[in-house]
Amino acid sequence: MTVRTRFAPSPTGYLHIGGVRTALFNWLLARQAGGQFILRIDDTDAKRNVAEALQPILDGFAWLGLDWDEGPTRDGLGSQGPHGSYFQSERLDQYQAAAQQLLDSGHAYRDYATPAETAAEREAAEKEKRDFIYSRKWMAENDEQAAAFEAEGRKSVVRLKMPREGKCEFHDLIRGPVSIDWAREQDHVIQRNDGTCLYHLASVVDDHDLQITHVIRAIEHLSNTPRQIFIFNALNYELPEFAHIPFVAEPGSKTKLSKRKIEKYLKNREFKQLYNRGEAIAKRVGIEPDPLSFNPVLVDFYRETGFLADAIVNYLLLLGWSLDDKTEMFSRDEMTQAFSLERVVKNEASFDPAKLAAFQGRYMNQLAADPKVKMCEEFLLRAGVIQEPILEATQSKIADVVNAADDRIEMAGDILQFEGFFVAATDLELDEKAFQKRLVKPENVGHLLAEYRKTLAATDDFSAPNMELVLKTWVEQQGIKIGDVIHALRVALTGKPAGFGMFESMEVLGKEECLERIGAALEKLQHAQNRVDA
RNA sequence: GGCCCCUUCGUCUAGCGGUCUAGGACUCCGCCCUUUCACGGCGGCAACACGGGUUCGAGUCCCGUAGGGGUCACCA
Repeated sequence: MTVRTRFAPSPTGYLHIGGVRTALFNWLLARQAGGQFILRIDDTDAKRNVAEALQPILDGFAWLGLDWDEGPTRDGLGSQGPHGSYFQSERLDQYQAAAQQLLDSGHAYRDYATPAETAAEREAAEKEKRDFIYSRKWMAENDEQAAAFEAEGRKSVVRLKMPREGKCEFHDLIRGPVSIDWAREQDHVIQRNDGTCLYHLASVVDDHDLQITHVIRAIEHLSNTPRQIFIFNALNYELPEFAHIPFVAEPGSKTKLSKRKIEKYLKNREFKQLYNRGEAIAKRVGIEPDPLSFNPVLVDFYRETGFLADAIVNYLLLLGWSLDDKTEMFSRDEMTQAFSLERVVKNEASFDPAKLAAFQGRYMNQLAADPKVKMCEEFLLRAGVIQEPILEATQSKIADVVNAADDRIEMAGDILQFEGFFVAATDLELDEKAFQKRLVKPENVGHLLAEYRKTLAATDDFSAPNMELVLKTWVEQQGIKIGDVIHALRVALTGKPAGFGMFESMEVLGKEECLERIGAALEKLQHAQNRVDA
């Protein structure tokens, strides 16, 4: 039997990092067994813009490389696969047929209670501190009863007629043997009066129709399992395997990670730090950094800031699963090989933004020069630092900067920290604090820079090694230390107090640009000093 | 509240009765490297929730307690 797993997102408009982790485990199990991974759209709640709300989710899966064998088409407008539609909203006929079958076999009944009446029973039970079990007072077991209720003007829903004694026992691939009292279960509604069907019914029917062999989902579904097993059995469907994985918890907590509590997470230092970095990049590339729709809980955040999909997947893999006490880096093939449900840890795992960033750093360092340059180029373009068509000179400068920046570019968007290399000398903004500290404050640095500039003007070889030689020689002649001038030089050339190697910076800039920038800085210094004198 | 689940450094985890004075990774803190910032190297802080058993021996098995969490819909 070929392994078939599924992930069933609701079209909500964004892809949650915890959901991706669940999807990843499903994907891994299917790929490992050479089976199929299926995407099914849980839109029983039928909202208008399903396609629109689905798109970001499909984009996320595609970007992460979690390819699906069957499910919606890439554009979210249709379905692809041998089982008809993969949208629950388009499978109502099947659900209704199943509901009818359940009714016919006595596993379900028409219930004519009004919502107010069931609510009243529920409240009464609560008041008496006993478990609520529906009285079935408005249950119609045959057509006569139904007709009588209808004569009163009542409307019906279809409820499951659940067992009220004994236990539902099943084996969970992660939790082991599970035993839950049937009496805990309610007579769940599976079909509304308007004919639409609810999740549990739809889910079971779909899992059967799609021949799902392993249902891997978050632990919060564990308590739903008995009623689903009841439906599987009542319909004579073969039971799939169940595996309930723990959920992803908030940073530094064991509460389920939620996309609604971003304000709270922002109080977490590491979460905040990651968010701030992303926000800075987002602003530059024209994304409105609304914490509700753009934050480290959502996959989009990572794509938009220049993360590598592999880094995220690798991090997520290790969130609740491990191979041993040392292996951390897994290629897709390696993780596909190594993954096993047996080694999924049973307790919930907190999302750790800092560790995710650390994985990103490692993956970025391993990335070949070409794709890295390509990624960075895109950010420069989107931020308007460079324009299309990209000149050959610009192209090679990007490569030079990326190469020199080395691991300082952790996410591709970090390239924007080096945008100063791409602007004209006159447009270069000098960091005010650094300017004060390195140029205004030190005695005589202006004079030194002016002198040094003369030396540079007489130099033609601007390669980094030569720049180093020239500066060192010059410094020696002046009888000063390199530190006496190099900081001012950095600010003058790059506008920033920190960055990659000074000599590499000079090489990237080239002679003309270096002279101009030093000149411009000197001029600015002059103004500043005049102001002080006056 | 009922029911169910979980519990090793701040975080992710290794550990499946003796090799545990508990190992790795991230974070944090030192030091080194160094023109800055990063990287890197070296080092450090830091955990078996508690109490009873079982056993020659318990982080590892059992039972309680505590804490945390999930779930109790005409949501998914």
